Amino acid sequence: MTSLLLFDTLTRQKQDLGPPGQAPVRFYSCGPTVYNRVHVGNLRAFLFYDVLKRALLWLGYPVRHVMNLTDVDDKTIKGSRAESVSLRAFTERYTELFLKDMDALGALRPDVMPRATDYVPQMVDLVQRLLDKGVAYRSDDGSVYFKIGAFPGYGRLSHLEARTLQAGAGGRVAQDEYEKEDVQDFALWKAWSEEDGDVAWDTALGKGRPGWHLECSALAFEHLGESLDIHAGGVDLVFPHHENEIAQSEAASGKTFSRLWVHNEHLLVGGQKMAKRLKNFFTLGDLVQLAGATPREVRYALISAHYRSQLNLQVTYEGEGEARRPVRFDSLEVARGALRRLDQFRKDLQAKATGEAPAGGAERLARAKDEYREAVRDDLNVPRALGVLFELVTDVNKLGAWDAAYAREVQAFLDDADRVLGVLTPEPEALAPDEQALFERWKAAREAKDWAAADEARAALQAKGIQVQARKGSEPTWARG
RNA sequence: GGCGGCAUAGCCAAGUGGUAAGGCAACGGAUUGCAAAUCCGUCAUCCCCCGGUUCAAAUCCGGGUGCCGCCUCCA
Repeated sequence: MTSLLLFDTLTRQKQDLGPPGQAPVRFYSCGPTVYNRVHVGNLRAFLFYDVLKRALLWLGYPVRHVMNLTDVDDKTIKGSRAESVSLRAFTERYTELFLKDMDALGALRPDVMPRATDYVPQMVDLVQRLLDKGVAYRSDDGSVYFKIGAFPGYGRLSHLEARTLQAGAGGRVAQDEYEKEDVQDFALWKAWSEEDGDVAWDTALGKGRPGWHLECSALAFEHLGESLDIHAGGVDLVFPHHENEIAQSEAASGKTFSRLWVHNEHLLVGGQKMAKRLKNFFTLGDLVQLAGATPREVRYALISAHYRSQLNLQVTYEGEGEARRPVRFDSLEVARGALRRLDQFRKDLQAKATGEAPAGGAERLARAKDEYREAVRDDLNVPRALGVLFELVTDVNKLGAWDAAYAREVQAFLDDADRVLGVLTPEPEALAPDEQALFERWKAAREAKDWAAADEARAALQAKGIQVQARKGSEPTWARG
């Protein structure tokens, strides 16, 4: 079986995507609001999208992936005004930082990354369609709201009966809420107000800006059509964002908006929700600086738990209150150790290819391939998939030695498996000429049993952060770190 | 108050009816000129607690305890 099973939030069951066909899987994922550096919790979500997309491609599905960039909302407007720069300049800055992080983490770029503000006409058209159908209305101030009472299926995704929603339970009802006919109605179009400054579009709907929920529907329609195959996001978006997307999209098109809805759970840091107050709020840059982690280690840590489970990034702190600070990022050390084992195995594949074709080796590899595929196929069970790889590592190591052909086959499997995980391939590294010379000198000195010279060369390499290894039955190797 | 999720070894984390994957750490061994690294092995009679269903439950049901999330713009 090659078809992917995904847990669908709407039906609360694993659904079979069906076998790969000619038509691309229409995949939409909710992107960042570009008003700030994204934090590791955000990054977990984006890496989930990445692994999902990689799994689809690996299983043979053509994919068209669209991820939006929210570049107009309260936060971006507030941020740009505070700095007296244009909204575009402000959001462009954080867009670039976001892309830099994603590239560093090895995430494949989406096929299209539309900015909301580039699609105002399409959003206005969509609002117009909803007004024409009578499922939206204008308030006195010129804003347009979606009338959720006119959409019978409202609440199906989040499994909240519309009438049990407790108005204002979050204590965040805005002052202008009296403009709405029903507290649960949401804004499709927001009439310009003083706080918006010069952020406004003059449109057939009047002067104002689009509501947040609207952009995803409009962008999806524009780039993927009115029906999607997979729509992804974080669990916090189930309600109200995705509920509202469904309402406005389906009310407008009369079609099912998305076949499957997938949501990733949140990241916890030190067992708690991230919050600046708790000093457990980190960006990729923070982890690289504070923990000395490589982006690759961060990627491993963020994808190594199942996407539907809360992932606890374990951190050890010292001090209390204001003095509290992280002293050890346990999860990143785990990632480092695990990757070291995998990297070492790759080196050993070459170094120990001095024997003959191992008995049972082919069968063992074939089993790993089957198990790996099944783990990926079954709702992206990355923890299980990693387990399959580690089990293979142990078993192949037990063979002791093998021939070059077997080394190549195992290597090829790891390369193939990495098309999904994007984390197995070590960053390409090479020794600088002077380092290479030291390495050669160390090897030669060992050959000559000139231990003093060998120790000297080794110490020089270690001073440069290079560890050397000498083992019987295989070529000497080196590693950084 | 309403809705939902989760509780598995020191830590992280799979497993959802057939008798506990994997990683880190720890400990033992092998290897090594020494060392580091590496490799192998050991490491949960048991899966938050109490009842129940079943030939059989970490896995299903009921109750309890604890933690987390959502309830209008937070991945």
